[in-house]
Amino acid sequence: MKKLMLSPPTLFRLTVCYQVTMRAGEAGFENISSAYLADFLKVDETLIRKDMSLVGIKGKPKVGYPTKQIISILEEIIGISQHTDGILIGCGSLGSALLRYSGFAKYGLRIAAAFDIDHTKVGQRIGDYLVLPIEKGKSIIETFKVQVAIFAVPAGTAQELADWVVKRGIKAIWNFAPVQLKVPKGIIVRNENLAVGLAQLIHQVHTLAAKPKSKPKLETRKK
Amino acid sequence: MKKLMLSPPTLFRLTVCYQVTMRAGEAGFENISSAYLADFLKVDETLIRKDMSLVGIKGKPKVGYPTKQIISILEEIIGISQHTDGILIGCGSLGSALLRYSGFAKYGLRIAAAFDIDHTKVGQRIGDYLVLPIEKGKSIIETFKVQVAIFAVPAGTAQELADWVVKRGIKAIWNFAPVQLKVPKGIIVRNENLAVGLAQLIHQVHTLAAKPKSKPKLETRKK
DNA sequence: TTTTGTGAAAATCTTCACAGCG
DNA sequence: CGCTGTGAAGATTTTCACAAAA
Repeated sequence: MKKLMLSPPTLFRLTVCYQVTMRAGEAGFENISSAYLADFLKVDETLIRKDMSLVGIKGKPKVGYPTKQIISILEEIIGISQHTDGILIGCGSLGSALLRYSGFAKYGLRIAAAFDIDHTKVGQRIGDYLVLPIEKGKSIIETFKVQVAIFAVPAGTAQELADWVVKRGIKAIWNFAPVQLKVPKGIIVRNENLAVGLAQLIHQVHTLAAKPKSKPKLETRKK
Repeated sequence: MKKLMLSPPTLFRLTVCYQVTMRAGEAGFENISSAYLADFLKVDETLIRKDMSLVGIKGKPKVGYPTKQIISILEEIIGISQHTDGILIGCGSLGSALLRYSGFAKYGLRIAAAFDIDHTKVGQRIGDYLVLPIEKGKSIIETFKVQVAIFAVPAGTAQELADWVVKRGIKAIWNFAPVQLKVPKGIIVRNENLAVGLAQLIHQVHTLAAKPKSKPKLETRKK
């Protein structure tokens, strides 16, 4: 088993490549070129080749990279081929939407249980899950050796909850609350902060509107 | 009015700083230090100071940066102080959750209307919105001069829909469908791709589990 | 002749070191 | 001191240029 250290940009591109390749594979493509992948990511083709060579995906000149190889190697690299257990906390509208999202299973994430503090929500059925009271969290985390907690809670409760789950042995938090969480070293947090994403989008819209004339980097032509 | 070109990393940090500062402001803080902000982002303090100086936020030694100034300048820079009109397309569980999300207004984004193709959903009320048939989209985009379209549609329909809205004059797409969209030059797309986010999280969990011994960059001590 | 593979150069981003000010 | 401000150095990431293979 290889132990590669991939830089964050490379890891990001590879995960996108995986997704794009999956779709292309379903559409019947047997090979994919670096140019095709690069176009989705708006990066130079060379960069894709570097990424591929880094993880040991071998292409053939004039043909491209075999779809199957991209998929199998990236599944191994990303860690999709192993199962990961998670819980979801917060069954409001966003939490419910996430529970109904079938994509988790594709990435090896199995939701062991869904929780809420609100006792009026407890006992409800959402998608395939029964909402449990948060008090049951501790034993479930321990029983299932749950590594990942998904937070779909209000901003005000997220940090407190983070401290709580970390104390109970959670290794990673996928945070959808619009706050930047702080956790001890060694704990992984991925802040899927919609507010920050929105702010960046708004900024781009306004700067585009302000100066529609400019092509700062348009020398990416054939020659 | 200044016209600054901010690099993507800087813009990202500033949007996070804005959010963190808003919360700190509500909690009563009048000044914030670069160290405090840096801790949330896990970056060096110096970098925050560079970002601040870049956009003209002036701090005072021994005191920090005035909360109010951070907020007002960043609102201007990000573009929150102006209104932006948007529409949301796709009123499934994720779309519904987004419609109920009150945070859009905080960033100046006003949802003009919500759409769906599914005629059984049309006419339903979700949050403050009435779901309209997608056919009405064209006239609404033109009437309201809508610049932003939020996609909460299945993977299979997203690209086709993107072509459609672009043709009708949309300038930016905030895409929640798990596909990487391709659009003409000049159109802004922000792929809020949960599947990619999940893949990256899974990868981190597995690499952490594999080698819990390592501190590649721990020289960030005081001295 | 198209597309991969890769070392060297360029660009970008981050940290260091230290000056300055309250 | 404690914290901001900034030029220079360092690290990382991307692009260029071109060799090689089918």
